[in-house]
Amino acid sequence: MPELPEVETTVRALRPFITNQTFTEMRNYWPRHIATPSFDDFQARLHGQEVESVGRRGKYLLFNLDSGDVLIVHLKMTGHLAIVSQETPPDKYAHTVFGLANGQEMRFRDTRKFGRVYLVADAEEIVGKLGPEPLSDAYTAAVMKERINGRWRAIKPLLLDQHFLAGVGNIYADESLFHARIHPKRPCDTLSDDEIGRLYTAVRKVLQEGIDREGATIGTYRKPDGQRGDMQNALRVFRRTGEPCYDCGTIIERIVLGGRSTHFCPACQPI
DNA sequence: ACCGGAGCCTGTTAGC
DNA sequence: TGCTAACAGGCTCCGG
Repeated sequence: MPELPEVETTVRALRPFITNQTFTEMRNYWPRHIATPSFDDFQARLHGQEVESVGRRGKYLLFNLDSGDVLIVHLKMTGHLAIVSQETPPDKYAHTVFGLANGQEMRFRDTRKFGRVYLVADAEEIVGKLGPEPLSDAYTAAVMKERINGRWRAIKPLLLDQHFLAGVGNIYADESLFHARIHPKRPCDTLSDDEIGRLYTAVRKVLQEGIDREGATIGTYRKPDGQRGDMQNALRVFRRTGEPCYDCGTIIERIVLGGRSTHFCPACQPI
């Protein structure tokens, strides 16, 4: 579910409620949620630590703690984080719960159980191999071009590769390629400089719009407060199979690429 | 380097 | 209405 805009929305919503709060006891009902260290070590080490700041790298949430440790959460497909009162009735899908000294708790709800939490001394242990942040000043069209250079595979699976670029998932990959007017199967080494420039602009535009609209609620994604995002109303091709293209009226098609559903307009995005 | 397939999980939706 | 199969926003591992 959550891609960069959904994770960023989650970070921004949690920030005022978690910053300067202190973790107390932690509960876990699904052991595989705990990636590292062991639950006993995790719980003992986290207890008493204060959150100094909250950030994001790719699709990972980073809670920077006063000891220098970092609590890292990946929401994967169905993860959801919320801060609620301890009095809030239990939730059968809140498999990991972080107690806070102010009487509230941060609940990691995750129906499909793919999510993971990490507690490390250096975030680089977990996020160190990610590609660049697409919205950072350092990420320019020249950087994208240089990182595409020498590859020949289809452009869409490359966009989904977190080592190539951090944070783009299935929704924003399809939307970016539509805006750039590039067919998802186009081999990287056939892209012109102009096309790479369009793709660069499209990726940043679509991700920024996703943040501005606080994420896309298509399936289960909700903001931490349970409200829907608004980006689903601005999607041009994603999950619009069989419907007319807003720009030219041609029917949107769906193919499977790299094992993922891929949506595009065959007229606007010719092969 | 790249591709396809399986696996991790459970809920929802499409189709008969 | 009821059952079944397909499908889901992520990612890793394996063999070819």
